[in-house]
Amino acid sequence: MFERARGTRDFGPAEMGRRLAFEKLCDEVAIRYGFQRVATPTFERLELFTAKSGAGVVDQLYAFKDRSDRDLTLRPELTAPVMRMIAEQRGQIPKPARYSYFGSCFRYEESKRGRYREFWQYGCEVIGAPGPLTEAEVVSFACAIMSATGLKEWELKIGHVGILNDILDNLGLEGDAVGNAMRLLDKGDFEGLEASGINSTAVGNLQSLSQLNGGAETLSNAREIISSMGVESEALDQLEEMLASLDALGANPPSLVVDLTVARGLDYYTGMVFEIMVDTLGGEGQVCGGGSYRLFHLFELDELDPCCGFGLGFDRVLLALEIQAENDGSSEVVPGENSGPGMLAIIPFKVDNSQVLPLVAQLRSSGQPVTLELRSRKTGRSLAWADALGAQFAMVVGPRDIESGQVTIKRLSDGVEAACEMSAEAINQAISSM
RNA sequence: GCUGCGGUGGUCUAGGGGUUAGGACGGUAGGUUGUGGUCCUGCCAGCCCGGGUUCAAUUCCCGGUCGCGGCCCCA
Repeated sequence: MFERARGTRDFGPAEMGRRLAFEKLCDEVAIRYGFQRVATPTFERLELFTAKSGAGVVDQLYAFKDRSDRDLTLRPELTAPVMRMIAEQRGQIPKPARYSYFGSCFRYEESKRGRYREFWQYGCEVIGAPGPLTEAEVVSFACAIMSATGLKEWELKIGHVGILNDILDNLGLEGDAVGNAMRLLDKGDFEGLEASGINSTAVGNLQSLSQLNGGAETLSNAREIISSMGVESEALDQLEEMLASLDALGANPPSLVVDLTVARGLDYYTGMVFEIMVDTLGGEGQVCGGGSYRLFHLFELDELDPCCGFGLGFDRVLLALEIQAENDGSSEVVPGENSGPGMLAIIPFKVDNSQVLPLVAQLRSSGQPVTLELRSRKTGRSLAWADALGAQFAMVVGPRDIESGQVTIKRLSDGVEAACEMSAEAINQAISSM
């Protein structure tokens, strides 16, 4: 037999319904935040990603050559493709632009819970308007999605690479040493920091910064620590402004932690950075991450840097919601996944199909979802089939019904029946009053 | 990259060196023909792969593979 490729998944009707509901929910929030959905190809030139992340990434890509020997790869992420798209459009796009996107990404690595070789990201980028207000809009958008999912326990962590840079600068670090120190800080490896040659007083201060553990109110403490190190940081003012805007925009995370040692381990972040964590997911608890970054220099469009965006781990948020629904004993994982008009199963019984098809067509064009029994079998079996499918209503149409012009609608969940005239309007009305 | 646990029909499982490998769910057909998810009957369908030990392996051993966790990593 053939099996799925490693690290990939199939989605049956129930799971797919849930995924569609979540995607729709994300899009509804995006629209409220003024984001416009875009899409880029599933595969790209390999150089796009090696330029962004270095030659080393090739090991983790599904890379291949086409017949003209061009190097291509399935996309491992969506930020670089969106940047590429904007770069190709050059002056055609009104700025600032707010783009959102959703799509599958591919990484060749070991799959585990919450981590697959094919996975989906929902995300956004704001191009052409750097600054605290943009950052607040982006983070607020991410929070709004999280709130809309109904997930109760998650934590927003906010840091600022600019502040870290100011501190590390002041310590005399340059070049690779800065990136190295950021990585160690991101991991909370203070021993490693000291081993890398940073004096112990400074490491102690950095450690205090990492332990502030609180919201915007911790910034004054941070300011004290930072000025005791003799650092003037304009970035700190910007972070303060960003947090104030975030609050004013109504972002209301269940938990907010300002942690100036969050560096996201990436070279291209330059300003505010943030992560959203969900404890119940264990080791793969980060469901969203982003911040302000510089990538347009790769396309010789430095004037558009920095941009601000995030990527949200669609699969992981769903996983977290599934865990929550299970714990709560709730049958609804994603809000609205079961909403909309219920499916009506129409079961022709000993009548020619031509006698029911016009009715089926009328019901469908009126907006009523209709599935048609395509086999002929005992009505009992057909009803069981309709119920197993997830249809909410069933209607048997036989010679008797055609004769009288009356049909019986049955609600499958409890067997309650309603009789009505055999017309689309009457049936719709009967269903909505049941 | 390291590491722990596991693999019996589509799903959940019983079993165990020699069995017609048992059950449940499911799917399908029927129970004399228009209202189900109860019941009865028939049918469908299984020991992850390769090597080893043995007269004999689904069962024991080794390797692989797949799945589930943990660490490392994570654009």
